[in-house]
Amino acid sequence: MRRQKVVSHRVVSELNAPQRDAVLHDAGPLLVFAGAGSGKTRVITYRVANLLAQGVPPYRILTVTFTNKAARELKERLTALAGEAIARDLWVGTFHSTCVRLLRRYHEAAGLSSHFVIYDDADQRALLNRLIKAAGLPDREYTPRLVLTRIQRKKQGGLEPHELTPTDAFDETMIELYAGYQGALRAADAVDFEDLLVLGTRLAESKGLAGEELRARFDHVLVDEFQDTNHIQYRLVRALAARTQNLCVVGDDDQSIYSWRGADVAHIRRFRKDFKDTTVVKLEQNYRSSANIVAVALGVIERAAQREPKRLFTEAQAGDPVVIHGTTDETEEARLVTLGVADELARGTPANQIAILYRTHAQSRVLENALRARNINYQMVGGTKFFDRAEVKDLLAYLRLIFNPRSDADLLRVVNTPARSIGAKTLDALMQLAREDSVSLYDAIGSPRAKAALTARAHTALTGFHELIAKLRSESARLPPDELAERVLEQSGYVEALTRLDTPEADARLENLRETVGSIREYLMESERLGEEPTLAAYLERVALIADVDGLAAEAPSVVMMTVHAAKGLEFDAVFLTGMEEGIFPYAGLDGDRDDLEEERRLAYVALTRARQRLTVTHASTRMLFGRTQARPPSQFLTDMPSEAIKERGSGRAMARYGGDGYGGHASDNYSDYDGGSGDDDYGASAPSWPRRGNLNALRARMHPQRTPSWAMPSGSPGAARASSGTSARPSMDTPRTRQGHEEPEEGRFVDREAFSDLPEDEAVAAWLREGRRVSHRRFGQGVVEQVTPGSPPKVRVDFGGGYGVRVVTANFLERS
DNA sequence: CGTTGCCACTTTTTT
DNA sequence: AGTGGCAACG
Repeated sequence: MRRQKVVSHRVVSELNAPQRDAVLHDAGPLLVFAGAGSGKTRVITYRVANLLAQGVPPYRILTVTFTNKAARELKERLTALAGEAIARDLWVGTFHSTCVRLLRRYHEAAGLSSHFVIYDDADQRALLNRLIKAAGLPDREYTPRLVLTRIQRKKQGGLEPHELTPTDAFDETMIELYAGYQGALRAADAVDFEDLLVLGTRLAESKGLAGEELRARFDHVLVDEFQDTNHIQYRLVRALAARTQNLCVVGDDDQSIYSWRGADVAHIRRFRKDFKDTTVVKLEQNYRSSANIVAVALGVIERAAQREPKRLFTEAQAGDPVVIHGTTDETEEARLVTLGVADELARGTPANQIAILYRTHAQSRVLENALRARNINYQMVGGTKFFDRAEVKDLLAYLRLIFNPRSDADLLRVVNTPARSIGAKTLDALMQLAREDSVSLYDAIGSPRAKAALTARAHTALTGFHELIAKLRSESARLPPDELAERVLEQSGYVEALTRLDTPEADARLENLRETVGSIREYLMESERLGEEPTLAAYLERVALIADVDGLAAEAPSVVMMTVHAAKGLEFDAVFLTGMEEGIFPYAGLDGDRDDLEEERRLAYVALTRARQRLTVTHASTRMLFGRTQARPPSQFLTDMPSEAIKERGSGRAMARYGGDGYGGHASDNYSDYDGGSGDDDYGASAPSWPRRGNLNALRARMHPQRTPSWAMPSGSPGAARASSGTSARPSMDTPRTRQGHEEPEEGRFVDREAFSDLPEDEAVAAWLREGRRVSHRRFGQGVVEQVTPGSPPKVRVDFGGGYGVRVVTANFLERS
């Protein structure tokens, strides 16, 4: 009853019934299905507050979130609820930051020194590159990217090299590379992102003292965005909650969008089986979006193949219809979005409540240009990160090397930056020496054998560098991090080299370096505010684990641009979702994987549910990407949106592009605006060429033939005739149905000849691609054609043998061989 | 050894 | 279109 005293008034007045159940749930496993906008964060905060009120000590409650930003917000809200003194002792963080914290504490048990550093993606690839080269492997086949992905997959599954059994020669080599990679990391006293989880989990599962302590450490474990946990993360929380079984997981299988990072929806789906007596709560009322937006999002997600049964609903007003706007090309799309943004600003929507979303970063540039042309302040999340700039990474590499001289990757990065006459030959000799003596490169320079193994010139140059680092190291103990950074820039000659260049680029780099030092200062001030001791170690850690989304709130209010992935967990008054075309969203990679489309659908659902009041969805008939212009049909997801909730618009030219050019009086309008909300069944018979509602109706007809009368797809329409004349790749009678049971789009209708202008003559493709034909693929190598499925472009099933096996690939990636 | 210029590859999404 | 890697030249 004690808890009632503390939280009752809030609980009664601010929570609905299921929310209350989740907040007040006593002990034991709890699974909360939290639909988009259903008050998930509120439930988590109140639940933690309630636990505190019941007398659970704050340091015995662990909450794991998906981003640092989410962690920070949670902590802020908890501070408001429970007070600073209590909230500061709570464990709130991402999987990665939580693991770092545990590993710093138990580093010995994990086999690390207290000075381990975290390697980022670029460091990892550089390291693998060296390993691949050293092993003399063909780097066409073993690209760092590919090898790294494979290794990460294994790590995400919690599998170490010795636990793996090779299936073939390729796999064997892969495992050797994995082992070599791990060896190199440990030798450098470095970890990668996955290591943090693997080592943390191993610690938590271990029989040793550290394991015992860890498993006894927390009374309650809460996990946010549980649908996006991978195997190793799942094992971690399971171990940490093993003693009490007080594990509360919150998530939404409909919003699972990180399978490419090893996340597995199965964890949330089978949670009830893994944990006996799980209490299940479903939050199904959406408080975020207008009814039209909810309807549109539901239209898309309800076509998903597998879902936990649930029914998201809202009591909100219908609100404005969701606007779907077709444009001719990406430039027009950008202009349109910019106009829309300007309208929003004019009606008083705060800039940071307006978001422009896209599927891939590549789409952002055009949008940026358009915004800049109109003088609209924007802020982009992701893309080229500040901390990815070469000069910034150089400075950080210096700092990491000073902190941990065994970090070979960092030494290699800066040993000749700025130029110190230390070339490839010298480094080869040094690496050989280090290998022979099993020491780090840094130590190899200082070893007595170095003088004999190197030319005098090389030795002098290397010794000079060694002394530089040694000196900075000795100073690092008494200098605060920001001053140390300035010292580095000065004494390494970095600033001098840039200053001497005296080019605009060099100036920009100097400015970036100043900004980096500034970021260190910011960190110092923040530490001071929190009463923590600022250290170089903590700063480096923070930089390594920070995501771009995390910086959002800090900036001055401006329009936000980001990928849909980055937008997860955020919400905005007005959202512009761009690039809704087949191939872009859903994104179509090299191989059309079976689960990919499902995940794209969920991703679309995430995108749509970010909007509170107004949602505009745009698509372009043609788009310049990869330096080439391609024509694409509108996204199939558009056809899943209920027509009552949307309003279609589009420029005449845009319509003509994919809707056929027989568009009557509207064809010449600049922005024809026609009602999409009613009477859609009346036009067909009288429409001379194309259904009046053109676009989506026609598209729907193709996607869901069973739902639309046949008149909606006039086979003899001018549009179809004109387009199909440009290509010979007509679908055959036995065109296979897709898994969703949709009809394979007949490319001739949507895509005019420009679509193929950059493909190797489509007719030719269709002609020479036959069963049994030998072909080659840039990535998969040689193979034999097994089956050709017509389409735009045609899909071809090819047996690549050996490492890649049978795969379905797009015709234009194939060459005759 | 360092610099310049060309070519190939890039691009899905990120802690 | 932009960047990084590599080869040829100074």
